[in-house]
Amino acid sequence: MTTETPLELKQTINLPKTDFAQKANLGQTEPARLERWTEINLYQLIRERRAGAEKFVLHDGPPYANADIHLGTALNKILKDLVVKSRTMLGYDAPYVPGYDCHGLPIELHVERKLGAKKAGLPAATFRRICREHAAAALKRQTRDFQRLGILGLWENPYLTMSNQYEAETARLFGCFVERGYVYKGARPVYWCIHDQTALAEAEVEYKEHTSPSVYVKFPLSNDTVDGKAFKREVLGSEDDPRQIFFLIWTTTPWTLPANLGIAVNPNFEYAAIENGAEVYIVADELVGMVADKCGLNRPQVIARFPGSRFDRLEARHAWLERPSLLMLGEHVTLGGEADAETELDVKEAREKSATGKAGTGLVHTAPGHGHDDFVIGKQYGLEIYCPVDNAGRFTSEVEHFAGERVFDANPHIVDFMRERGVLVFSENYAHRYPHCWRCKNPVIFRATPQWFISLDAHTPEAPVEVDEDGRDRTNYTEDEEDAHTSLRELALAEIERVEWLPAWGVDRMRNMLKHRPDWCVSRQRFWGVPIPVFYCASCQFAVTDPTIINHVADIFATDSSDAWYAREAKDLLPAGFACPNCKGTEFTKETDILDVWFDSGSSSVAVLEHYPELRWPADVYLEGGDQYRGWFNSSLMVGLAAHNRAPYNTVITHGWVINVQGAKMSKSEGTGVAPLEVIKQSGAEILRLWVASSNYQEDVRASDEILQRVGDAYRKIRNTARFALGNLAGFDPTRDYVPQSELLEIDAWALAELDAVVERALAAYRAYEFHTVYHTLYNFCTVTLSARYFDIIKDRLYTAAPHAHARRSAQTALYEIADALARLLAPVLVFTADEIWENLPPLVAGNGDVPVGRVPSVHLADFPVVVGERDESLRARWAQVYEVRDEVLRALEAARVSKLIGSGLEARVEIIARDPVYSLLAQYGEELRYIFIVSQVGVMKTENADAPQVRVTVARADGQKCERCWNYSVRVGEFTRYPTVCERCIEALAEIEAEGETA
RNA sequence: CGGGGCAUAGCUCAAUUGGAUCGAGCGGCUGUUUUAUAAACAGCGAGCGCCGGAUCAGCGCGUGAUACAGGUUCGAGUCCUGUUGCCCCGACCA
Repeated sequence: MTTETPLELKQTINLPKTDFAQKANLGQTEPARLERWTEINLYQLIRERRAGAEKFVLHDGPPYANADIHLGTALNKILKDLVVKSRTMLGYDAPYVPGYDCHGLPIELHVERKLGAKKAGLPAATFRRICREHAAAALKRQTRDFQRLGILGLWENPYLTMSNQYEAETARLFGCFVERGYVYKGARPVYWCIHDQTALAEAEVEYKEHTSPSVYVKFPLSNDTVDGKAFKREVLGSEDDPRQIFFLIWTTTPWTLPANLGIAVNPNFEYAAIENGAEVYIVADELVGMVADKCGLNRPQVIARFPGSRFDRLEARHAWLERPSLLMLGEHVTLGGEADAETELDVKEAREKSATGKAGTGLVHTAPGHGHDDFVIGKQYGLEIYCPVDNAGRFTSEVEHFAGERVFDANPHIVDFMRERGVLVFSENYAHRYPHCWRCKNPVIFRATPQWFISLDAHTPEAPVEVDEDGRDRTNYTEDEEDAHTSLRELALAEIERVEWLPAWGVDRMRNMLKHRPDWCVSRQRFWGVPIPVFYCASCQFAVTDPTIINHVADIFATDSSDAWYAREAKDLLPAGFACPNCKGTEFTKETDILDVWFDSGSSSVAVLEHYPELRWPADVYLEGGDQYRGWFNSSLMVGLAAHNRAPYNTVITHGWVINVQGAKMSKSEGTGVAPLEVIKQSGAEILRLWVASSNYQEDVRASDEILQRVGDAYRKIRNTARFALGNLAGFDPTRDYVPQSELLEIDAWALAELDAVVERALAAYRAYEFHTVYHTLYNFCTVTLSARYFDIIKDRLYTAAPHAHARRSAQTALYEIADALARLLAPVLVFTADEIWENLPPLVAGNGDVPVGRVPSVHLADFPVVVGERDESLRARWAQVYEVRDEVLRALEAARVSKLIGSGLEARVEIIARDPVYSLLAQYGEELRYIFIVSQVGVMKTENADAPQVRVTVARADGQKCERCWNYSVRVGEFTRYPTVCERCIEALAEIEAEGETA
C-alpha cells in the first residue's frame, strides 16, 4: 500500500494524445509534404522498391499543352494516379511517365493571335520556334499543377510529342504505314480562301450573313439504262411514255453545279412523282406543296410515291453536261432543305431549328469536291473527288462555258445559262449565314485539295486507290504474308474484340466507329507539326514515299528536330546522290503538309513505351475521357496495328464528363464551372482526390460547391477516425504490447474481423478499378463500424483502464491494425493524409522477433494489407444481432432523454425482456452489455410469452452514484476511503496505476 | 440528324445480376455529452383517425416512391418498345 497522496483523478485517465492534428490545414501541409517527397525522391524510391516485380503499364494520354488545367483534366489525371498507386500497392512495378501533346492548330492559332500582323513574312522556322516556346510554357504550368494534385510520376522527364526523339519516331511510324501500302494521296474538300489562296481550319472561319442565289434545277432520269427504263415503267406505266422524269434538286451554290456528280436522297423519306405538263418531277413527298408553290406549278398531281431507298444507284443526267449524276442514299439528307448547303454550319443550324419547308426538295445536289457530306457519300459510292476550281477560285479549262471565271462571279451567269437552257425551275435570293475568312473577311469555298490519306480498306499494294495529278507511289511494299491481305479496318475490327473495355459498351462504340470511319486524312496545311516526309521530283513530279528515305529523314529529326525540314534544302534531307526512281532526276521539292496531330499522339505507344526502359509495349491500360474513342484510342490502334499488328492496349477504361448538378455541361462562361486550383487553394488537393474517388467515373461526374462541401465533410470524418485511433495508440509499442489474436477481447476480435472484410472488399474494388466502391466501403467503415459503434464502445476501456491492462492492450492492438490498414487502403486516394497517418503510427522500436522492426519511410512504399481470410463469420453474425438490440436500446434511451428522465446514457439503467434466441444471445454477454450499450447497468430477463415482442426495453435511472473518474454509476461509490468518489472498477485501475507508478 | 451513354431520397452511391414492402452513409431538423471538443453519439423524415384547448406517447388506418408511358413475366430498378431530359462523339477539351 502506497503512502503517497492520492492521485489527481483526471490525470489517471488515458486521454488520446497525438501529433496528428485535428485540423488538416491541407492548403499549407500538402505543399510541405510534396517538398519532402521531392527531397527523398519518393517516385524513384518506389521504382527501386518495385524493381523486378511484375510490370503494370498505364500509358498516359497526352493532354494538350495549351491551356491551364480544368476540372476534367484533374479528374483524368487523378484517376490515372489512383490506378498507378493502387497497382503499385498491389505489388506491381507500375511506373508512370506523363506526356504532353505539343503540336497542332490551337497552339498555332494562339500564337497567330498573339503575333497579329507581325505574322506575315515570318519564316516558318521562326513561327515554329514561337509555337514551341508556347507549348513548353503551357506544359510547364500543367506539370506544376499536376504535381500539386499529388500525382507521382516521372515529372522531370515526361514525353513531349515535340521532342526530337518523338518527332523522329512519328516520322518512322508514318513510314510503317507507307511500307504496308496504306498511304495514298487523294483529294478532300477543305475550307479554302480564294483571296488568300490558302486552306483554312474550321476554327479559322467566321460566319456572317450572306446572300446567295437559291436555285431549283431539274436533272433528267437516264432513259436508256436498264434501271432507268424499269423505273420509268414504274412511274408512268410504260417506258415509251413521252413524258420525261426529272429529279428536282436545290442549291445555294450554283457554281458547284459543274462539279455535280450525284444526287443524294434519304432512304427513309417518302418521295413523290408529280406531274407538270409533259414533265414529271421527283421531290420529297412532304415538300410537294412548298415546291409547287415556289416553282409555280398549279395543282400538282401526285402520280406515284416511293421510299428514298428505291432510287439507289439510279442514273440521272447532269442538267446540261454530257455526264451521269448518280442517285445515292444518305442519312444526311433532311427535309429542312439546307442539307445541301455548302457549309457545315448551315447544316447544323438547320438541324437545330429542325426548320421545315424553308427551301429544298429533299434531293441533294452532290459535288464531292465541294462539300463535306458530299465528299463522304461520294467516297462511299466511289465517285471521283472532282474539283475543277483552281487555287484562285477560277474554273479550270475543263469547265465548259465558264472556264476561267471566278466562282462567285460565275454564279449569276450560271443561273442565266440554266434559265436559257430551260433546266432552271425557279430561283430567288437567299439570305443565310455563310463562312468567311477570318483574316481577309471574304467568303470562303469548300474545295478539294490534294491530301495524304491512310486507307482503311487497302488490302494489297495493287488495291485501287484514288489518283490525282501527282500520281501515287507504292515503293518497297514488303510482302508480309500474314497481313498483306488484311486491311486496317479488318485488323482493327478483329483486334478490338480482344481488348477489355471498361465499361463494356466501349467495344460497341468502337466497332461502330471503325465500321463507318472514312479513310484517315493525315495531311494538314499547317506549320506546327511533324512534316510529312515526302519529296517530289522537280522534273517529273514523282512523289517519293519510301520508308528508307523516311527513316533517313527521321534520323535527321532525331538530332536536329523536325525544324530541319524547314531549315534545310531538300537535297540536304535526302541521302547523298539520291535520284528520282522514275526519271533519275536529282532535284526535289519538299512536301509542305504536316501530319495530323492525332497521328502524333497515336504514335505515343511506340514512341514512348519502347523508348523508356521502365515501360514496355503494349500498355496494360489506357484511361481517358469518352471523347477519345474517336480520338486517341482510334489513332493509337491504327499505329499499333501498322507497327506491330496489335492493339497497343490490353484494357481501355473511359471516364465520363464533368457536369454540374443540373446535369449540364461545365461552363466557365456561365459560372457553373468549378476551378480545380481554387478548390486546392481553399480545401486542398485531397478534397479533389476524394471527390474523384467518391464518384462513379464511368458515368458523367457531377461537381458543385455543395458536392465538394459534402466531400469535405467526409474527409473530416475519415481524418477524425484516424486521429482517434492514433491518439489512443500513444504509449503503445507494437513490438511489446501487441496482443495475440487468441487473447483478444471478443469485440476487438470482431473489429478485426470487420476490418478484414473491409480490406477484402476494398482490394477487390481496387483491382476492378471501382474506386467509388473503395470510398464507400472505407467511409462506411469509418462512420458506422468504427466511429458510431466500436470506438464509442471501447472509449470507456481505453480511457479508464490502467495503461498496461490487458483489456486496454487488446483494444489498442485492434486500433493499431485498423490505423495501419486504413493508412494503406487510403493511400492511393488520400495521398497526403495517408502518409501523415503512417508517420504518426506508434514507432516500431527494438523488436522481439514477432513483429517486423522499422517501417518504410512513406506509406507509398508499402503494400496493401493482406486479407487474412478464414474470418470467424459467426462472430460477425452474432455481433450484427447484438447491434440490432443496441439500436433498440438507443431508441429507448432517446425516449427517456426526451422525457427528461436522463441526460447522458450513463445515467440510465436498462432492463431488457427478451424472447429466446435474443435472450440467450444477450445472456452470453452478461456484464459486457452495459459497455456495449454505454449505460451504467443492464438487466436481462427472459420471457416465454410468445405474444411479447422479441425485445422490450425499459429505461430507469441508474442506481448509486456517479463515479467521478469513469462517470459510470455504481452503488459502491463511496465505499473506498482512499478514493471516496470512485467506483469499484476504478479502484482496481487506480491500484494498478499506483503500483506501476505510471500514468497514461 | 446519326452513333454511344446516363436517369434510384436534397447529395454521393447500393441492391446478391429477374425475387418479396427499394437500402446505406451524408446533409437537414431535434436533442444528449463535454473524456475524439473547430469533436462524438442519438432520435426523427407524407397523411388521417381515436382527439373535444394544446402537447407528448400509444394504438389503428393507410399512401407513395427507381425520369415518363406501355409491354414480357407468377414476379421488373434490373429484360423489351416508345417518349422526355441531359452528356459524349461526328467540330484538335479529359
